[in-house]
Amino acid sequence: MRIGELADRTGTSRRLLRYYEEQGLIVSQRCANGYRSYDDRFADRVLQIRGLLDAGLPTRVIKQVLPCLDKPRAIVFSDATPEIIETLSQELERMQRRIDALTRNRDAVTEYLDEVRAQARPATEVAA
Amino acid sequence: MRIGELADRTGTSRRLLRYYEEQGLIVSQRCANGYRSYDDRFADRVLQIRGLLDAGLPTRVIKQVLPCLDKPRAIVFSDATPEIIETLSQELERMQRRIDALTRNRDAVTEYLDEVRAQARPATEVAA
DNA sequence: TGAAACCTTCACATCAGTGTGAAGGTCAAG
DNA sequence: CTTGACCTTCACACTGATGTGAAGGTTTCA
Repeated sequence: MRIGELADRTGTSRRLLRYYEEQGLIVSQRCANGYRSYDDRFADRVLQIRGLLDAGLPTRVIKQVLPCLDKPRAIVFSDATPEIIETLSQELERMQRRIDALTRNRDAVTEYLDEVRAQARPATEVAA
Repeated sequence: MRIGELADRTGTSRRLLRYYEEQGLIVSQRCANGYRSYDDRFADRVLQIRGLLDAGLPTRVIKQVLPCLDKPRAIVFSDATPEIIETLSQELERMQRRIDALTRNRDAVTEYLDEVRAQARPATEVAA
């Protein structure tokens, strides 16, 4: 698959796909003519990257996190330097804090919306 | 409390406090000499803002979300225009997606770290 | 053969959240 | 009265994620 198809499949601009490659988040094969060529499983990978980015992780961190997440573990033992482990632990904490903040605020917004709706409806249901 | 103290209490630079004010996230009283003056409860507010920013919400959205989160509801009915409600609903979805992505990846990282540690320890415990 | 639709690299632009620092006002303490 | 530690506004700089578009190569199809 070439870059255009990957872009279409993932809803990601070509520009960004090249950017992710530049940042070391994905790699590409090259055809004889220089065109990038991607394996099918890259669609998921790109989506995962988007999710992590949207979740607030910078590409620098994603680059370290990603290889640990591939399901058929390729690098459990090999590349797991103490530094990587340390970075990952820290990042885990930050993710947890983000989750907490998001959850708290999601709940608050939900509650608010519920109140507003509960207050809008009865007025028409009961009074009508 | 003046800006310096608020900055110290919240671990936020003065620059950013002014920026948040500029973006309409906080307001300040002014002393006779022009210095900003803050109520004690602003510390929490700033922390909440930091949390939301870190969670990926832009100031534009935070500005809309924040007033709905104040606990003694000041604006349940009054300012709840349909547009605000709509924005909030959408933002709620985005927050949920972020939470999901973060949770998924947190779990994956946790699992990875567990595996690495489980593989590092027995080697020394059992073999020793 | 030439147009359309891909692709390449490169460079400059934008936006938000920040930092940094200049130029200057205020106030308390020596 | 001066010094130091605050404060003010303003403006420019940076970073990271993105858009845009130029200048040019490749492939396909009429």
